[in-house]
Amino acid sequence: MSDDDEITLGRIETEVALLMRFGEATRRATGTAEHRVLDRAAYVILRHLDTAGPQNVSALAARLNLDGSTVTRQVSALQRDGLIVRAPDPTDGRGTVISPTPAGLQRMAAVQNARTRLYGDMLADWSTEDRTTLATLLGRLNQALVNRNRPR
Amino acid sequence: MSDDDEITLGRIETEVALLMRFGEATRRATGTAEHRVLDRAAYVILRHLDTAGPQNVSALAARLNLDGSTVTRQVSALQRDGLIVRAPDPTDGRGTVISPTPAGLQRMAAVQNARTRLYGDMLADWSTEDRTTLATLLGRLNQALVNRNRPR
DNA sequence: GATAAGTACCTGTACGATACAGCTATCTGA
DNA sequence: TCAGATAGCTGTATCGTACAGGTACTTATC
Repeated sequence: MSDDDEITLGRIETEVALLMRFGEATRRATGTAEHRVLDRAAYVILRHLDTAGPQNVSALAARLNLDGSTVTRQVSALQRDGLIVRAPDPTDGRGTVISPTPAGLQRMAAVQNARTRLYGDMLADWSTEDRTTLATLLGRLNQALVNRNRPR
Repeated sequence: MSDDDEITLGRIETEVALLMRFGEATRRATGTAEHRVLDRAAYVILRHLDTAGPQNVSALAARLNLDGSTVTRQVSALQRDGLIVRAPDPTDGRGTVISPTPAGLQRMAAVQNARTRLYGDMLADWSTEDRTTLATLLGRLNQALVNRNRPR
């Protein structure tokens, strides 16, 4: 590996670490404040239910890299708030199928819109190409992460 | 905002959310495992001390977007492990200057190298241009985040 | 220079997110 | 049919964090 490559990798490492820290802080600030609409895992659970359809706890846990017990508790909280419903899995007596409620989807969409607007504000002076490139490269980075965690 | 822009922003939002989740999981997995070398905040504290020089708790807290009490505890843990030293601030009797020890810098560098290598593995099939572009765009994204949080 | 207001740090306490271990109910393959 | 696997839940522990309050020190005002 050349020195230049080393430097670039170091920059990526730094920027990702920074991004994680900012994201944490932002989530904390906006989550604790006026909204308290959706905590971190609740949002990703609802998103995943929306895009990938109703599914059981184990599938969610595997997809989100979380322990089953964690998802159980998150789902219980979501159910308490009326954002998801549990139904017995008709094909497997052990399973429980989690589906989002209209209220849950609406709540998720509201958070999603707020975040999208936030990015729109922050990236207001970016060119269309730069935005597209960022989205693409982040997608590839995530894919690389997935491949590393689940090499097949 | 055009529909295309909206879609791109949505993609960015999605990818950042994914990245945060993967990063969490990765940190958890590598942190709990063989190493237990440095938890999240300890690593960023040591990094910051390395790049920005010795400084007091308040400065660290402000820079890391953390509560002062949180940094106090992190610093105490780092001191217990011999990775930093506390010294009275000669210019302010209330203050305490935190400096990394050689052991602390070494530990930090080891983690940093491991992470950099990890990125090198993951991005092995990326072109040099793509890597550089990712580093640059992530840097600009973080800058945009900073500007939003601390508008001046 | 006395005193009020501000600041730096620490400690007590609480909470949220998570993991692991163990439990019960159910399923599946030999 | 039954032994082992799996799905989900609950108990418990840990970690990172915030907020509130205390103490020691500093700075500004008169």
